[in-house]
Amino acid sequence: MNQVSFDELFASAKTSVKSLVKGEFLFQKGDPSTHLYMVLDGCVRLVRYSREGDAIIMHSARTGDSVAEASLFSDTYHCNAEAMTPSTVACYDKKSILGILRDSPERSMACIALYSREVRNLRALLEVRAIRSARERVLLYLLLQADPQTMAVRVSGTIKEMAQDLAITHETLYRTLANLEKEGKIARTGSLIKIR
Amino acid sequence: MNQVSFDELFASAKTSVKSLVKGEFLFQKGDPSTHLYMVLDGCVRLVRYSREGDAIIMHSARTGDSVAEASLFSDTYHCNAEAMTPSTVACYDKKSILGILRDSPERSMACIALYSREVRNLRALLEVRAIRSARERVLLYLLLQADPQTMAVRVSGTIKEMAQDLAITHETLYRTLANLEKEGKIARTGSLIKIR
DNA sequence: CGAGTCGTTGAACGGAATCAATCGTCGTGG
DNA sequence: CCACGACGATTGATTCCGTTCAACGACTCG
Repeated sequence: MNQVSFDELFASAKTSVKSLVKGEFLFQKGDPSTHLYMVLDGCVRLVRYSREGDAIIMHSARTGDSVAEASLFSDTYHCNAEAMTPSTVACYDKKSILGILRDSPERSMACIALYSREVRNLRALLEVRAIRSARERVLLYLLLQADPQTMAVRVSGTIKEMAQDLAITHETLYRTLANLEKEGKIARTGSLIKIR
Repeated sequence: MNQVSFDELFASAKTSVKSLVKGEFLFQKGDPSTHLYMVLDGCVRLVRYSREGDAIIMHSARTGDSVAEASLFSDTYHCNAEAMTPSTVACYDKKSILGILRDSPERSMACIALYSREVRNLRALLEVRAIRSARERVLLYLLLQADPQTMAVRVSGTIKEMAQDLAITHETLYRTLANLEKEGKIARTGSLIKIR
């Protein structure tokens, strides 16, 4: 089971890399859907609006997240994609991707495997966010991320981003990590967290 | 874009329907993975255990949720599946599904579309759970579920199950719905909720 | 050098969880 | 048929803990 990445799978469909300033739209609702995207850096938020104008946030895509796969099966985008911070995204031509999937059963299967992994990760993250206690939430998150061999987690990005993943404030995360370390449950050395 | 369901897509792979009593295991870690499942009723929880014995809940699958798709690409199951309540599940033969995907590009594509929808739903639910305020969380949930035409949501299952989806206690959900109704934001008639 | 951000800690507040109680409904078995 | 138990729906009172606001040092970058 070789873990193919989205980028490897669709490398031949990649057309360009785009930089976005804060607040810039990658696409807007109703635009013809020509590309899929992958966030290389920053944060792009997918937002719909209710008739009363309430923002309905569909997804906050951060580094490594793919964006707008749903547009593969739709002629137009169904929401707005706005850069929350200065961001860079890789662009993949939709037609090329569809062609790849049509012509190559192996890549189709790899794509399904990719999605299946994504679904598993999302469900796990969903369980994390179902836990109210910050302590237990952080512990489950770390256990999920940890390499089974070493029981260590390398924190990618900042602690603030990790707090966003966990859907708690960064202050609470600092405190919680400090407590866990005091208890001896974890050991921190830089961006590496070891669980015992 | 016809919305094919998992059940329609893989109808020919369905082998049986199984009933589980509370606490019964559908499969356990290490078992050879022979089937995928879909929860028809009840609740099946996927759990892994850390070396210290802490439960790591991967997914609480309820009515309509598919289970163990990841096993498509693995010879054994990687977690335990335990019925939390008396449950019934539909069983789909893994080899048949793989055959279907190999031989039929259309169905592969439909499967990818299915996953893509699932991913979108999960991400949306993830955003819901990132909201701290019960009021706003319930509102976003309702907006997401609502039929865009009628702005109405039919609550499937009990309010308690809805509370689980929202990851708030059922007491808070009752109170929140009552408040929203008092404010005129929503109107409830039986299991139907209309948004103002 | 100053602006901006991350990491970290303190104090106070607010709101969701928790515990508890009541009512209604549904199914079950004697 | 009715008593009984189980569970969902609902509301009240109290507790708890995560958020919020605030402050500070360290660091990077222009």
